Amino acid sequence: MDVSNLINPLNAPQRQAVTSDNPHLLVLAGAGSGKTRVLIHRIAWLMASEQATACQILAVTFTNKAAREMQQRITAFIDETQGQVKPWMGTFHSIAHRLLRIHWQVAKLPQHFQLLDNDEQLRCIKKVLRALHVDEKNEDIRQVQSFINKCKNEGLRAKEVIVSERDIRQQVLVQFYTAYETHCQQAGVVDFCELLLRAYELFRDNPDILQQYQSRYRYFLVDEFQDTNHLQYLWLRLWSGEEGELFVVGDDDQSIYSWRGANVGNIARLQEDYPKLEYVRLEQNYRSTQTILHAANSLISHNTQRLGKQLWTDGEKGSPLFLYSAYSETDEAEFIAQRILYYQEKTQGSLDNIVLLYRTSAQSRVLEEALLQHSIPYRIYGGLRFYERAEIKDCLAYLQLLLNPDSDTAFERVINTPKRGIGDRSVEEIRRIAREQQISLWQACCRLIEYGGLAKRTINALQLFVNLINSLKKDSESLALADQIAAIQSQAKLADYYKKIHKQEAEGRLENLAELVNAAREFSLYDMVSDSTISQQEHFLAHAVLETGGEQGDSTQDRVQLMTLHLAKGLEFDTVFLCGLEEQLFPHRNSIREDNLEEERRLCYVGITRAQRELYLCHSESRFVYGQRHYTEPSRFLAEIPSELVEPIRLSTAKTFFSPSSQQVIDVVVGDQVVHPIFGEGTVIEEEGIEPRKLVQVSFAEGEKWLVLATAQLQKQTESS
DNA sequence: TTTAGTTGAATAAAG
DNA sequence: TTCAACTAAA
Repeated sequence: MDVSNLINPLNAPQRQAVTSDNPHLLVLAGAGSGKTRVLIHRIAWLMASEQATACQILAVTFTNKAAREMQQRITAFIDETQGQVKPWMGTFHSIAHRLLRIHWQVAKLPQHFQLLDNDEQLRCIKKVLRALHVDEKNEDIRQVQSFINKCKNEGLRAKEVIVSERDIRQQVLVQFYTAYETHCQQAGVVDFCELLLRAYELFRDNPDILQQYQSRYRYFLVDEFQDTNHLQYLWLRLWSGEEGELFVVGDDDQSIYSWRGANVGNIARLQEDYPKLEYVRLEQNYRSTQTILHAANSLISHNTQRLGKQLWTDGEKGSPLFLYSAYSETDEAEFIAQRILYYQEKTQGSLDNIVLLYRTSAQSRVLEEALLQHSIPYRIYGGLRFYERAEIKDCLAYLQLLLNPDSDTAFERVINTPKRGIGDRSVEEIRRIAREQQISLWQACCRLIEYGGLAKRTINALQLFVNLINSLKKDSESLALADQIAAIQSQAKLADYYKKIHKQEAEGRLENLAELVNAAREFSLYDMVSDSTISQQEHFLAHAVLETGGEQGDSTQDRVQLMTLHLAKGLEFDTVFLCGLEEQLFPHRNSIREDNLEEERRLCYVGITRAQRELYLCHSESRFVYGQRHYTEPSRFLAEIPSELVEPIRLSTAKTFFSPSSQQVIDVVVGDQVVHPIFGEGTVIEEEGIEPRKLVQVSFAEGEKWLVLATAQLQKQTESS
């Protein structure tokens, strides 16, 4: 078997990783060092060298996107080696989901268990607390949710949580957890963490099943290993067992999700559990310039808790990093916008090579406004994702209810959506009956209609609702999935409803509803109803919960990208603007308080290493926070980047002279040097509490003809002087 | 039951 | 400041 095309494009450490014979291997892959490539080539190598067949390989990722990318890239190699069989590639959650669908009985789940997303989990907890007569106002439900998820991520059931006698609060939380567990079991619903925990227990408590999967899968590959939580680690270790081979790839310097349960300690744990673990470091970077890497290395070296890595490149030194010290966040945004305009004019380069990164999503607003003002097209990432939108969830809740009228989550969602005169009081009555008689809300609703007990008007409304569901159910039997969804939308009059509620947003919502029909059609096309254990409808609903993302539309347009630093992980851009590098903001005040600076620094490291060619570091001397202007200090991270790599752009000594009549800039004086504005007229910025000032672009005499933006205090000056 | 007005909280977000 | 959740009136 010729494996040269697998091996030749790799550098020495990559090659070592790909071809290693060691059954336990950890690849410490720096940013931009070709980590996905190593994973793909490893899989291809295992098959090409005939150590493994495709169906013995399991590759785990954290996002659907990463799983898809791997699937696509592996195809190129697989077609040459072995037919159509592909390794199993998926996220931890999708793999667990599939296992539970297959082994629902052993896992003690109803065959048609329903998945809960975050939001639904929260509602569910609320409901449980209400049943416990807990005063909702005094109870932080999010805290309860985070407690439950934290326990599950640690692999702990309620009865396994060790509570100290003195910690009353924890005892209460465990009580809630117990009640929530019971409720979910009765309702047949499964949240995200539960997927993993059940799948783990499935293996742990059923040696025969474990044995079956252990003998089938021998080669385990894990992407972004630094993001695994304790439970995922336990599961992996259990499944791979004595015989399985572990090939994990990760970067401790890019661990930025501890608040989500990720445990960098798993890397150290791996060493303990597998003493013969082999390490391979990928330190050659194929993305950034020397200067950018130098900055990144210096910054991250301030962390003490690391395994150690030094990125290098044989590429160019590149331009220095640019530092812009703004007066205010508006100034910062204006600078960025001006800079982008200039870039556009000079290079005709495409805008989607440019990204603006920030720590908190609230920062995007000001940036957006500046871009808007200068007619620079942009696109913001984050926020609500497709399947999380209210209109989509409403529509899917109808579908869920058709499939399983006893789904209380779905029932509660649509009973009065669109408004049909069934308010809180009536729903509360339905809940009461359901609770008393131990039946579902749907059944309780039907009983109420039969035996009365509410105002005639309400009963009528309930009857109409029941009729609607029944008629949809009857109609849908003969329809394809997409047509069922279309039928739901028209018969439930969802479009009219959204039009009425919010006139401005209606258009987008209607588009989304139409898009849902498309998505369903596409889904039917590709879904082979792989597991005959569930219907296509059910499969689609699970897909909607597990695949919350869905690519945002019209990616064809050339736009500047805006996103949080967290969202930028794994991406790369020609030009990066890091915004708001200020103490209290980045590092964020909460992280400073919680003494979590190392993770903030890693986040900064992630930001810096996104840049291929140019990196702008921006901070502002003041910022509006909660309606008040605060004066800010530059981020400590700025001081951790060697100053010789950084070129400050603001000219602190500059004075701008301009014509009071025409507002034209005449001259800018820097020290004793006069430079001339050559780009635009500049923009006067006036804000409360700050002297008005002007942004201008000027040509600099020294060295290369170098364009800078000067923000200087406005000076009154006559044209003649 | 619905709505308009008031109060209070505001890190990051995949599956 | 802004936005979501909540309270009080129509």
